[in-house]
Amino acid sequence: MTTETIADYNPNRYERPSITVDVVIFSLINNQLQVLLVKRKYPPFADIWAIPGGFVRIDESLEDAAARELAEETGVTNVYIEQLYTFGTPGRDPRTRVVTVAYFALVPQDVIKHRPGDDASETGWFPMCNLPELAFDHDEILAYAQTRLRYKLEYTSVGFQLLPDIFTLTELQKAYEIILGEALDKRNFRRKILASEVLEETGEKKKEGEGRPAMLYRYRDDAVAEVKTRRLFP
Amino acid sequence: MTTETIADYNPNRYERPSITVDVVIFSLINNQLQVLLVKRKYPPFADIWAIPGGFVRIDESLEDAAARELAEETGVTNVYIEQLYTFGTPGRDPRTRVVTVAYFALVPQDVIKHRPGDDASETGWFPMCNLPELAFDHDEILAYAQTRLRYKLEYTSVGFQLLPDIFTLTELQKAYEIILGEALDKRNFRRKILASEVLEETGEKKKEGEGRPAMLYRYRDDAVAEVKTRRLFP
DNA sequence: ACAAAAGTGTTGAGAGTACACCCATGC
DNA sequence: GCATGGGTGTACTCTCAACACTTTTGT
Repeated sequence: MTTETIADYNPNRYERPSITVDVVIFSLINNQLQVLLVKRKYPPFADIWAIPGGFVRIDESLEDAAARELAEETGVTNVYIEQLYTFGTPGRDPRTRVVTVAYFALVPQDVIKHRPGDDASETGWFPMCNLPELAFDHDEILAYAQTRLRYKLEYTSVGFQLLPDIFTLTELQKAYEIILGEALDKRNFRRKILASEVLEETGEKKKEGEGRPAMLYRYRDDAVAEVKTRRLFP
Repeated sequence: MTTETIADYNPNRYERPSITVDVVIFSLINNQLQVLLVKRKYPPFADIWAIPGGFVRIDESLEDAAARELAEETGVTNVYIEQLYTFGTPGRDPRTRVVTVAYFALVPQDVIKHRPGDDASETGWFPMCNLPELAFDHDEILAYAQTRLRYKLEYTSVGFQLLPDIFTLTELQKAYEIILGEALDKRNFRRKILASEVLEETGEKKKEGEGRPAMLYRYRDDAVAEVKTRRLFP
């Protein structure tokens, strides 16, 4: 800044945008990657579906705000959540300047609670392949979140976060296939996932269902989520 | 939100944090990865070095604000810049709640302009391996930026962004070695980078310096920045 | 015994890694 | 002619990808 003055350093000199967090909540339901949306009650975009989110409280960290929104919508805490991107184009909210810090969360279907106060029409799960019209720039945020999720699945082991604590290898492979949108070879998948040593056997076997019972696995607490792939420049 | 009202939707209901952008500006200078810092003139952290940044204007996009800060400090436009992460822990600025959207930029040394209005003590380049004391949580932001830069170098070809328009393969290899912090094999590096087809020969040769003149290359405009590496799950 | 899902090995191809010498130029 | 940096090829290893049959259980 060539003509810098103390006024440039004063936060109160500038009109402040509002800050929100939006949380893209993914789960695997009915063999589809689905996202939780809420129907807005008030303008703008009244009766239009939107990504759950809200304003950041003045003394609350961004992560806490995201976790709070997630808990309000799903009753779930302690699941995988990470910052996605910050969207702040002027005009994305017609009322005023709003900058939103988007997060994405992976929630196993079995821990989702239906909140007692909810009436059913307020929130809903939607398959990513069949989304309704969305408020604001939320279509862009969802597209970005899906790209990031697919990408992360390729070099980390976050896929587990969408499954119950214990699961079979076939269930895990299904989850990967759903998110990546392509079929995987069973033998190669098993060899690779077991070689990465992020799983441990429970010793139990799944009893329900037809056919031969499958070994149940759990994700190892001490496993490193980042699985090193080959680098472009070694 | 179980007890959602229209008030929850009103942006003016909540006290608003300030929003800044901070731009981590990297360049290769004297065979080191260096970062541009500015010395603060006013409290808090007066006379302490900080990442260049400033408040986001109310009608300016985040990207524009970041590009503006970059241009103000370096006189440079049209270089590589990407959003890094948003830092918003309460108390990171002692005056008031400030959320900062951090960007990082890669600037070739040869395009950096010394701005006429600057007195030399105001801004300075610092090697990442020898940083001064930093204001706010800027040490954390720099560490995160370096991690991201190294990581990106492994699966994209952003390394070119730190070099002049035309360069020799040895210069490019040096750049990668500096950032990754390890020596690379000359033959393997050349084979790999040429195989990725992101370069084209200029036909010219570098004349200055001792030894055999080196072929000069440029980055292909039509090259895809993302170089696919092998995936964890195919 | 048969239906259904689980589980298991091998081979060929391609990429990665390690490694040492000749080439073009300036002085 | 020698010092300096530029440029090149090959052999081994490892990972990836493709592919089909046997095993265990319930009915």
